[in-house]
Amino acid sequence: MHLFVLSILVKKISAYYAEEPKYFVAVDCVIFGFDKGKLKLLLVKRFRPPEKGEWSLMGDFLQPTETLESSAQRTLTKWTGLQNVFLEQFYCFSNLGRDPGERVLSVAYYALIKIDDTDKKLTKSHDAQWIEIGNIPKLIFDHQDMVNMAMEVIKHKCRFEPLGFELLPEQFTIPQLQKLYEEILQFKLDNANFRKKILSMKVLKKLNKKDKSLSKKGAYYYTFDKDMYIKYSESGNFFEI
Amino acid sequence: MHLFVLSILVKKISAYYAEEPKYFVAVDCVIFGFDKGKLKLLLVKRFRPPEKGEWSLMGDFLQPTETLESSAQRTLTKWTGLQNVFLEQFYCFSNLGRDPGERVLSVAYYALIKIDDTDKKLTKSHDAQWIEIGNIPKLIFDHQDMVNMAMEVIKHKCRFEPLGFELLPEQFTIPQLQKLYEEILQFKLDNANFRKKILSMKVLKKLNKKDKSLSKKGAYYYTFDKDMYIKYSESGNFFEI
DNA sequence: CCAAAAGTGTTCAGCTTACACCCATGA
DNA sequence: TCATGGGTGTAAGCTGAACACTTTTGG
Repeated sequence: MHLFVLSILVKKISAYYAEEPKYFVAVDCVIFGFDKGKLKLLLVKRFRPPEKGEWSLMGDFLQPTETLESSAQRTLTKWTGLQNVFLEQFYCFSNLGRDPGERVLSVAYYALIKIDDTDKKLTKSHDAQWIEIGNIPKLIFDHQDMVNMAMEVIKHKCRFEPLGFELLPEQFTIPQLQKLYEEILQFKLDNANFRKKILSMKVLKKLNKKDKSLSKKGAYYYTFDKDMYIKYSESGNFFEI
Repeated sequence: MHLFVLSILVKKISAYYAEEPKYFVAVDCVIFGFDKGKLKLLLVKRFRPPEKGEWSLMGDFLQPTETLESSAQRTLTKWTGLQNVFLEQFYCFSNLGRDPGERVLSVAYYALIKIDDTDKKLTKSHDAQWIEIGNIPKLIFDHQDMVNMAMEVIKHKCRFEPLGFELLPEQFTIPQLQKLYEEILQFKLDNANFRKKILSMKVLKKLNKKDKSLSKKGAYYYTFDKDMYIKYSESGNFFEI
């Protein structure tokens, strides 16, 4: 009899919200990369029903020991082999019919990846593929909405925060950087003015090395210097393109 | 025997994710108002354990028939009587210990309210209170983080989208509007230049009526004209303060 | 030598910033 | 009449957009 009373008490203490409903929670990742002058997404064929075999973002269900952030990071590492990737939550999707299987909430993250650094074997063995932003196939559920929203977010953010460098190799040229911005923003920039603008912030370090793959003259390599950027923003300036 | 087989099939179809974990999901609202020249938050004393009686944001558990958006709207209506309020999701909080009771994810929204329009009796009867932004008491769980993040979001957004007007009465004066921006941005603006800037966008309609409560000369009332704003932004311009 | 990409220089309109100054009126 | 907040005017300087021009080099 005493044991019975105890068990009630324990339940009372540990289950504050017993009468409230619970939900499946997924974490989906919109993974951006930049390669051969094109902005791309890493997509995969879904491996389980419903809609098995259709194109999809990467994701998984949130596990009890994870935060959303760590869940997203786990997914990213699983598909690209990368750790400590630029990753940012942007929206939680909750429409009632969004997953035709059961009710699932999905918290969406976008990731910015240096494609060169990814583990190509890993990506390939999982049946994942980098696909140009202008060429996205039909996606499952509301994944196209997620892609659209992520695009809007980076379109805005890349103008005020140094996001672009997350998508380029350590060493890059100014014309390359400009092309990246043009891909994200979806319009041409004046190269004289772009160059002046980015150099005026003094956050790039020029290297004594040229990339001759795209022109005979060759373009100098630069690196993004985080310390210079911190100095720049701490003296009250804002990154802006 | 046939019934048994059927029941297995039904389970198989309707329970795609049976083995996955489920979570409580809360929706919390950071409710902003502007009154007597001060930016304020609507806060409440928590009515259930854990931390019963402590200051808290408004929120509730997501119900099965709701989206996150409609849940936030339900909470808002419950505490203010208002419908169709400006409401925007900004982050989903998922730290493991965030609610000491049980694991709960919380999706946070911020709302911008015209305090004058709220149902004061409703607010009062629920033990809710408008508290100046500089005077926030200790809040439960990670609610202070939510407030901080919401502040950052509106600090940024109010400069590029006409959010401010959601916090003011239909009719307001330029000095009033300026004070609001100063409260949000946390620094003084030059009033000559502020006035020129806001009027140059031609999104305000001047009324033949003055507010004499703050000065002897009186300041003209204006209204924010949505049609003029749409025209303005459709001709390729951006709202900016 | 030419084409084509990389990189520099110059102009000008328009906007921001800072601040001086006028206006209206209740006490 | 004067203190106070509302509101206007303007000059200096900076910035962004446009574009002409120079440099480099492989074919």
